[in-house]
Amino acid sequence: MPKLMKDMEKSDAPSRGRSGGRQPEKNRQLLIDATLDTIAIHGITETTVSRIIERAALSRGMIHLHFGGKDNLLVAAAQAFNEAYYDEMERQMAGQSDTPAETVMAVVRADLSAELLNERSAKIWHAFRGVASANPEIARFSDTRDFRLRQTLRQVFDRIVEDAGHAAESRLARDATYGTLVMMEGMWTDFLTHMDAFDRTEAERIVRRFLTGLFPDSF
Amino acid sequence: MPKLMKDMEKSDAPSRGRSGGRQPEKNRQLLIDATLDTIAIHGITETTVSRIIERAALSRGMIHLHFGGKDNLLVAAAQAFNEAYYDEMERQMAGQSDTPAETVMAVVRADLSAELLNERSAKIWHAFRGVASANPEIARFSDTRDFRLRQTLRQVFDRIVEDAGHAAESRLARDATYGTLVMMEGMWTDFLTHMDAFDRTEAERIVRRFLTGLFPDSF
DNA sequence: CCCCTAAATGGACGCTCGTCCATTAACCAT
DNA sequence: ATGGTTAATGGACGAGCGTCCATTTAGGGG
Repeated sequence: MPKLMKDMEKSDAPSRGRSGGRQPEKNRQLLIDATLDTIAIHGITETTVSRIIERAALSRGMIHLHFGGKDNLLVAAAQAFNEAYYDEMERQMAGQSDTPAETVMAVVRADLSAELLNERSAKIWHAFRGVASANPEIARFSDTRDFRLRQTLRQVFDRIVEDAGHAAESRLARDATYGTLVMMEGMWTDFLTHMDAFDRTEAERIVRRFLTGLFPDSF
Repeated sequence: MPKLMKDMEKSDAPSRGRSGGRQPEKNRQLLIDATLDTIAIHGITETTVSRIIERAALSRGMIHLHFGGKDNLLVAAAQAFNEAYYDEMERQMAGQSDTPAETVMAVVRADLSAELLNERSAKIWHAFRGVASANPEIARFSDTRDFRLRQTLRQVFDRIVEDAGHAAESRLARDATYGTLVMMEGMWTDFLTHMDAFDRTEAERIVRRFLTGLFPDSF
């Protein structure tokens, strides 16, 4: 049936060009995407093997072949989801080497941007959070995201505190980090429950107000 | 078998005193409690009819008898969970008629108190949040909690703004309400992922810092 | 061109899920 | 006591779950 397969990439790696053939790597990714889509659409409790393979348009045995079972697929999906978050975050942060204060706001703006915070991602994120308490493997990736963000912010706030010479307040950078993080986390939850009314500009303004209170000279 | 059933309360309502007899109301509550416990222990995806009735030590048919099915039981459990939140919140707020600013902090303190924010409640809360996007019935009760809290805070902040005469800033009360809410929501999430390191005093201090920034004269 | 390896298929399997109902037990009014 | 009403039981049931494997298909090396 596939006749004209001429304009396909003849790369060094053994990757086939068009569909129809055998492409394990692509199908692996297809399964992960289908899993995330299914979670976003039907919820995690209704995410079954049948629904996933139907959405991926693959055969039943593929999950066992590529992941060894449904549980591992869910973990792989959680990992992929978090990696996608970081890739996009870094993409938006690239080149943003302004003042420390502007770096913080860039992180906040990215976290609240439509690319990172949207209906699909918010639903998936909360679904994983909901099962994470009972599934250490999934919790690990949720925690990783949190940890990396925390490290990034803490580092920048330490610089802001240092530059401004707030020696008296040893907990200032810590509080700023924690406060910024919980605000972003809370806004993800708020987005989910008030999707229509959610306003990214407003959300950003409120985080800035918090930071202005802590660092009147910087924000 | 039951011989000495003398010291039982002969109340006006048709409620039996001790176990062994028929007490539909008590068994209804028993099922709800068992459901919440099971969610907290095994996670929502592993919360099955078998596990619930085993924990409640009741027979299989009870769920269908009292709730008409598992789905309705889950909704009833979500409702009961949120009512318990409010009952405890109001209990802690009773008599606290200090300044508006102290009322706000009392709400925050209650929300972060061990009675409301603990391992069990945080797990249950996030489990429900996770499935709420796919289950409107459950979402309704999650939203109700949010709405009532929002109303309460907004009202108090309006008074604070009015008293201080911040006429220029029309969005001040709105931002204070929103900021306080997202911080509390974010802290519930943080509690779940860093249960051992969580510090209620620190959490409260950070919210206060936010509010001090907005209302230097009140907080 | 054929063979070997690996990808992919899809149905069969055992199991557990939630529902439901025939039956029994407890209570109340008469 | 007795009969009527309702709570409560627990097993039977079909549906749907996730797993797994015998089989087919595709691609690359000899």
